[in-house]
Amino acid sequence: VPVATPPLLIPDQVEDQDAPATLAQTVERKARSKAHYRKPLKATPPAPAAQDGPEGQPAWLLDTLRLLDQQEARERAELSRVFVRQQVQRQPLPRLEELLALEAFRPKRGRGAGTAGAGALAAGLHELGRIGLATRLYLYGKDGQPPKQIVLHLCAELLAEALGVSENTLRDWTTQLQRAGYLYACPHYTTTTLDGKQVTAVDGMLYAIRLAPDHTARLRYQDYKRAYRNLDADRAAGRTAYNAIANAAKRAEEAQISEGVQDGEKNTAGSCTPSGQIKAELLEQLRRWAVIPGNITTQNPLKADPAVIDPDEAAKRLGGVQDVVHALSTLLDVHASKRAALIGIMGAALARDLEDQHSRAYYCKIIWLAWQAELEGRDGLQALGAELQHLEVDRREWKGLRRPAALLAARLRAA
DNA sequence: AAGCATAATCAAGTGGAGAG
DNA sequence: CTCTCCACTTGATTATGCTT
Repeated sequence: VPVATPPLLIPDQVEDQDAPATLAQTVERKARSKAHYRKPLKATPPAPAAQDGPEGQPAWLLDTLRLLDQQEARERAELSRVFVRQQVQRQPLPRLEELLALEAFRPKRGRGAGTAGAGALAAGLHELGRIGLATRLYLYGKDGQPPKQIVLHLCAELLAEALGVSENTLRDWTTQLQRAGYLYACPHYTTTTLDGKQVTAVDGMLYAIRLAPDHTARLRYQDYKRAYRNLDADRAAGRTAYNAIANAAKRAEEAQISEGVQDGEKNTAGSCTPSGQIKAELLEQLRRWAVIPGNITTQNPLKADPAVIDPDEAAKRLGGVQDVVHALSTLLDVHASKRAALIGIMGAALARDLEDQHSRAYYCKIIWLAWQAELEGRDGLQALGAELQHLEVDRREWKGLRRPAALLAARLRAA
């Protein structure tokens, strides 16, 4: 739902004018200019060989120029719908301690005595909320104030596993925090049309999480109303909490076995217990979910998949923006001789997923620049990953985002 | 130190709702 | 009957305070 906020920042020719003309850029510009000219020429009458009048400007040329102008105007109008909020100083979020008296939730006795108790849930949700907010910057006010709360669609089962407690305990903690007004949780239902039948099913839990002190978290109708995920598609692709947990458990067990072989007998002071491994992996899955509900991987989200390092395999694996974000870090591991190929594949995957085939070279360049930045010690890959993630959220939440490349370029420049 | 009450948590079971 | 989300209940299990 695009908010109609006026402070727009639309650089005129977003992707074309950059400072130094690198090789990749000139290649890209050539490709671009070709694509640009093909259309108007087609529309022009078959070009009566240039016998211009004394004024110098033949009629067909005028027509062409007019068409070009029109096209540019159209493009610009389209682009102006895609707005980038002007860069304002964003106020930092309050820390968790300022939002909630954590000590009150620390169990005094019983099995969980001395642990954080419900505070652990608060901490987890706080972190997920920060991540969710980082990819939804439009939630900030004009003055850079953060919103009073953020609503996340999550999976209670995953959350419980990631925290290392049972679902019962999670529910208990949730009601505790809800009484304190720190959060408000409710199941979210989705209606899917299958064979023309309207079907209601639960597709996750909604959590409204406090971000401003003394604010009572609430869910509103609009929060329930939104569609967060496509349950059928997720199920078909195996993106279910059930699978995520099963996979995590399986991987942890395998890791345990291989480690046991290495270490031999002394398993007493294992640095990463299998349960810790599972928790870490599921927390990572939840981070992905917080950004895009239901978007969990069947692969291990913590480790770069070695298969991706091989360009041939990568071409098969990289399906969309999310996969590319995930695979960006593998650029660090891949052998120099294969790096260019991998970047090409990543750029192609982005162009394909964003339905923006013209900009393939542009995406490649972006990734290459990010890699260069990384080499120079700046966090280029991470920044690019964040922006891509951000773009992916916008793509899902706003309809009619026609020029993802332009938006990405504007944002990368602003960053 | 032993004993009991209490609090926090877990494990397991029930149920719902729709699909396959 | 199983899968995939969830809610709710009941009886253990465990760790801690407060007695005696």
